[in-house]
Amino acid sequence: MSLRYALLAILRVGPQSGYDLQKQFSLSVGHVWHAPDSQIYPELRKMASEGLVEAEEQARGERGLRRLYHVTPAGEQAFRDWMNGPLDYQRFRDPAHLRAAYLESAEPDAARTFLRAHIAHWEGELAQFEGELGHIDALSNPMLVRRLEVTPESERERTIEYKRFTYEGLAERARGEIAWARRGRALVDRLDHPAS
Amino acid sequence: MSLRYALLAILRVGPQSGYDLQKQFSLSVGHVWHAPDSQIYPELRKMASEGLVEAEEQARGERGLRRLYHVTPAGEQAFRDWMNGPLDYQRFRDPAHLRAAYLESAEPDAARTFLRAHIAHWEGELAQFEGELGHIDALSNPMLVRRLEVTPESERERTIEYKRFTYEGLAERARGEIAWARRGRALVDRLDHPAS
DNA sequence: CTCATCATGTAAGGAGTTACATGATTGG
DNA sequence: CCAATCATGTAACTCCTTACATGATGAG
Repeated sequence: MSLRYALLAILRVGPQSGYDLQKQFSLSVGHVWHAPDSQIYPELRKMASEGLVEAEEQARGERGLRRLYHVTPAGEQAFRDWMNGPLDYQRFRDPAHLRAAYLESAEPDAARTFLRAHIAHWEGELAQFEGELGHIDALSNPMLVRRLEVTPESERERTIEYKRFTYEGLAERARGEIAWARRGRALVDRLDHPAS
Repeated sequence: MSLRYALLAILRVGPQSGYDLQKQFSLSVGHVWHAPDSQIYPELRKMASEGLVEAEEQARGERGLRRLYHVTPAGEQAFRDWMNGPLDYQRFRDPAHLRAAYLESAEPDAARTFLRAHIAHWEGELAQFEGELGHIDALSNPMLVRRLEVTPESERERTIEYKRFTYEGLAERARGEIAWARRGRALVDRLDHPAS
């Protein structure tokens, strides 16, 4: 149920089309929430039918059509309600830790490959998070700049600080995963070549 | 697609019924993979139809029925293939970090409540993970003891070490979430009562 | 005889994935 | 005129959640 709030969060900056939103999801917001186009278009229509957003239909050339979505007051309220309400935590479901728990059943080389891939995956994520932190500090993230433009001066510091806070949390999680997997590799080596 | 491998991981220790499995999922394995009964029973039937497990039907009293599931050689192979193959990482989707990224839109008190709940949630998880680590060290986890009984001596150390490794990783993730949310609380306080 | 536990499921729906499908516009 | 990008979707399917539904056994 968070998809619609992610959409509202982006649309609050200014009206956008499904296509625009889709691109945002593969960039900035995609770091905290990912959604493919096939999920975005139907959700926007559903939100429109519930009055959270309104579509402004624009002609593109002769036959083309573009739907610009605006947040309605009801949508703004729904977003604030979500922000101010409790968050439900899903149950734990993590393939990497599931596999780690039974790693004695894997070939040592497969265990190493798994941990190497885990490190590579989280190093890639970490690089993205750190890059994003750089963009926040340099005010060079276009989305953040647009957001600050529509934000009253008194809230700008908060906006920036919470972005930083979020990405620092993500970066630390990534560093934790990397450190864990590195210790795992050392463990595999120790158990595969028992010290004489 | 990991549910079946979680089921196979437990069944490899010894045959069990859907009911037994369901209880394991709410205890030990549930820490790395959760599944409700309504998902377990159908999945077991599907796995049986694919030859990964075999149901041994047992009478319970006069009319009662109990299906004890065994892992077949094909199931054992499927489990090993999964253990030795690549893991696919899902895209990032985290309601807590999504909310954190837009926390300037929440009331300061709601932000505090959110972070307090985040801390409480992860403190609960941490307590469970640390409890599990204690059970691993004391060899007082019944599931682990059963697993060690069917494990050749040469693999027992590995079995224990990888369990430790898994739960240490989970505990550290929980500690990271707690530390992050604590910093968030300090940030909310600083931004809500700006230092004069 | 009653209650906790054992035991097995179905149904409806939401959320997410992957693949498919189409066409318009703009810049080179 | 051709390719990149803009633009909008549908369909089929898997996975997961929540709620519903039923009944047997064993211990006290």
